Amino acid sequence: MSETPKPADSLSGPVRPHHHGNLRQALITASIQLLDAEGASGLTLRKAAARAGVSHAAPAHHFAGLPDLLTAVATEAFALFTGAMREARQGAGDDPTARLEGICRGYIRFANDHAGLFHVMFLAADVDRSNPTFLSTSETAYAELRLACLPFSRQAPDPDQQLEIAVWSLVHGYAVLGFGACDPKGFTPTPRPDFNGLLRRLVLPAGAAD
Amino acid sequence: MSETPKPADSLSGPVRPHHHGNLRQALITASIQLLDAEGASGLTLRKAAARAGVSHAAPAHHFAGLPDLLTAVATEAFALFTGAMREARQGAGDDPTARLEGICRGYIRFANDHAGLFHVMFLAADVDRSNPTFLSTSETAYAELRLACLPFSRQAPDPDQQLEIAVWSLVHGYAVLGFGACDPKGFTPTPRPDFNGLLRRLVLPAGAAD
DNA sequence: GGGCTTTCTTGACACTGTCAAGATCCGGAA
DNA sequence: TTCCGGATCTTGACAGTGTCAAGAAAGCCC
Repeated sequence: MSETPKPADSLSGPVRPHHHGNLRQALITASIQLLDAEGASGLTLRKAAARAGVSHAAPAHHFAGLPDLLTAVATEAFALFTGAMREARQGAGDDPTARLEGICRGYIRFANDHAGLFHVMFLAADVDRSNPTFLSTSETAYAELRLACLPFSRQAPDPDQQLEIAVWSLVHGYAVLGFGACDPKGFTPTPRPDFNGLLRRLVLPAGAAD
Repeated sequence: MSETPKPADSLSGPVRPHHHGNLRQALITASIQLLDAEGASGLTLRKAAARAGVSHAAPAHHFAGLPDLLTAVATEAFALFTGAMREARQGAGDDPTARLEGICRGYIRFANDHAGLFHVMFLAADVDRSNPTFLSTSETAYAELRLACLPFSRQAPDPDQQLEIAVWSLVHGYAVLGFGACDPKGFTPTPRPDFNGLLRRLVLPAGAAD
């Protein structure tokens, strides 16, 4: 609040250097913090700049504009997302069904815990989703899901693309519609349906899901 | 007649309260047109007001704020959405599978053709999804899907809530991830998977989907 | 007609992204 | 070392946004 600007001739002390050092990464980190703290609408170029300790126009030298920053944020978020799914998979044991369930649990939990990030990753209109770096990072996340689908392929040992799409759509829809959220969106029925039951219904033979 | 152009709806004949008649409805209609024409970010209070032919602050007397307008727009959009699904259902014949496929086709087509509206309906952060009118309208849309799921219930003739959630999540995820879009989002695999195959895999006994 | 309410306009404010111009500082060349 | 180019950051401005306050215009009821 009491922001006393330092005199120009103060030689010693932690004066912020004119060159930040790694402002690009600092802006991405600040953006992620803002999204986590304030939701999808909490990210602003000026707020990210302020959080990184630079003036409001400084980001222009590292990002062509807000869409460019959003694309970088979405890319980094997909890396975090992959990590979350991977961690959930590793904690789920070796059984194929448990592993796929674990990954989906990680997927849903990430969507709930980082709703702002998730919105930027999948929904923000001005993210350039044809950006090569973004594409490769998001496909890494998709590969995590695909790998876990492999044991359930109907063309085993070849991948079953139809199943991959079905699982991805199912878990994404479940997460986005808020069925797994602690704070449901409004039209969530009660009792809240467990995702694993839905998943088994898709990947296991009929009758084995119960 | 030197009459100003009428707003979209005419409730009670020629008697119109002078100035602009039903500005509230005109603003909702203008908002929907803006969303359809310019996408999710095309809707602005000021642009909607301009399109309705009033000054930028006029909407304040009909909507508490932008979130309130968005809630009204989302509510009206859900009515259109229900109509689209219903129409697709009626054009699909009497077979239960064809009927469910038809509804899902309507779901996906609406999401693609009205991406801006769809965004407001399901994703816009500041829509009040606990609004009673919104709730009842959105639940009418859900009921359309639920009814079509009934023939596939495992507890027939009682509804199978798990299946309803699964189908809803599946079709929503498929639509949102852009698998059915003409202009895919970027990570869409090729060849584009047909939704009906995914759906049959969920609702029919294993082996019957091929 | 006189008052009252609703409806709409005008004007202002803080906030946003973006651009232009200038200040500052790093790194390499002379 | 000194000097200069260019990268980096700041300041200031602009149009656009949502929202609020104050005032004008029109309908309604007495």
